[in-house]
Amino acid sequence: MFQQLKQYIERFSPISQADWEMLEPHLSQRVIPKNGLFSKEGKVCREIGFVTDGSMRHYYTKDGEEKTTYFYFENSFVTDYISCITGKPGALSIEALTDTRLIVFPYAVLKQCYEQSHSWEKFGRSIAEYLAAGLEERMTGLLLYDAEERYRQLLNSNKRKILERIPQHLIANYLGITPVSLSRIRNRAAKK
Amino acid sequence: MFQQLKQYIERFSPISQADWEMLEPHLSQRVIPKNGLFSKEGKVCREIGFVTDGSMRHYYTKDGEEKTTYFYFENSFVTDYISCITGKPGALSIEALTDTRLIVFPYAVLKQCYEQSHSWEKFGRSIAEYLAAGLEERMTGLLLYDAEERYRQLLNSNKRKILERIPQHLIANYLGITPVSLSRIRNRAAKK
DNA sequence: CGTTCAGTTGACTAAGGTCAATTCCCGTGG
DNA sequence: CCACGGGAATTGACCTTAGTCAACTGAACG
Repeated sequence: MFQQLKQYIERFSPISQADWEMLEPHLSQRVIPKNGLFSKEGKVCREIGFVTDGSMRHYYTKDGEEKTTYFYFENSFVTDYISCITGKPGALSIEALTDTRLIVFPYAVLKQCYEQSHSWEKFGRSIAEYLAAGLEERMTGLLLYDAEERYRQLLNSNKRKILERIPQHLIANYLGITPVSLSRIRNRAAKK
Repeated sequence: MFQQLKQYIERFSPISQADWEMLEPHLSQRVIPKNGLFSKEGKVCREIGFVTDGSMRHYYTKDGEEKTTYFYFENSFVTDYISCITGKPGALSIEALTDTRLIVFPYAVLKQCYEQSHSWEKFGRSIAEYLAAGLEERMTGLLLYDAEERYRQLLNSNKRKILERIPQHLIANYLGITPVSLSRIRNRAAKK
């Protein structure tokens, strides 16, 4: 039942049966309905989720405006990582965009796994490195390219599924622009 | 001689004497003169540096323009982390802003430490998490705040030493704006 | 059908960039 | 000690990009 998660974990670091048994008893399933929240700004996030079906977004709020920084689909972890590791209230919210099925476990359990098993620790390192690489890419995208270039990069990246599955106003938000601007960019791009 | 590095490492994870001895024989010292490079765009970065004295910056090049994303001072690691972990050519360059003294070791050695010791692996996880947290903060800064707000945040952050030790045109670059704009922002701020 | 919400389009605004002239600061050589 | 040269910072005039506001279209759904 939780094999999908185990397989995904093993893409980062192989996990023995004994290791797996440290985590498995603490896994549970959860369904978050469309527009429901997994994590909420101002609250400490104590759980890790693994999306088995559905989609979510991860956003900050500023002056009442939401700024989406990430989307999640099947086969990815979802959590307010910063809040988990610092234990402080999170600065972001995570919302289901469709009815979403998750496998969930407490971060505290993962932390124990880290302490008790070198393999789990290695997994932890790998996932943090993977995260850092993704953030670096996102950060440089914002710093180096303008809105139109960012849109074209999205078109040509392995993130195509964002374009296919996410409504345009959220894509605009993700690109750091307004829906109006994205519409114009698409318009200009189509004319060439 | 390398105690400064050991102490810094132990802020992330305690390291036994035996662990330390895995790394120590591979440490060396290096001085990079002002404007010299530690890592170069297009080349694989295979080393980790630890700044004991001096300052460096970390920048990308786009259309012949340099975009500075980080500064380094005493007591920090410096490397093209992404290039190290992926083994691919780096997208960024790292330059000494003043004559800079470093302790240097090969990433390959660190990788071996990770494999052989749970403590080192924990250090690796911690450092990656620390890095991810920093990148997240930087990314959200760019996405959520305009140039003036970013400048004020820098004023009120623990990164004050950037303002004290870095020339203004590089600070502007770091904030994602031109020196001209930064000058105007400072002018406006002073009038209030 | 009418309501609602996403997307498009037009007119105007604002933030920041570009270009160029000027001033300031500082090191070097006469 | 002073004069000069060069890079950093400032300032003014103008331009470009994206944001704002508002009207309109169109598809989805009760």
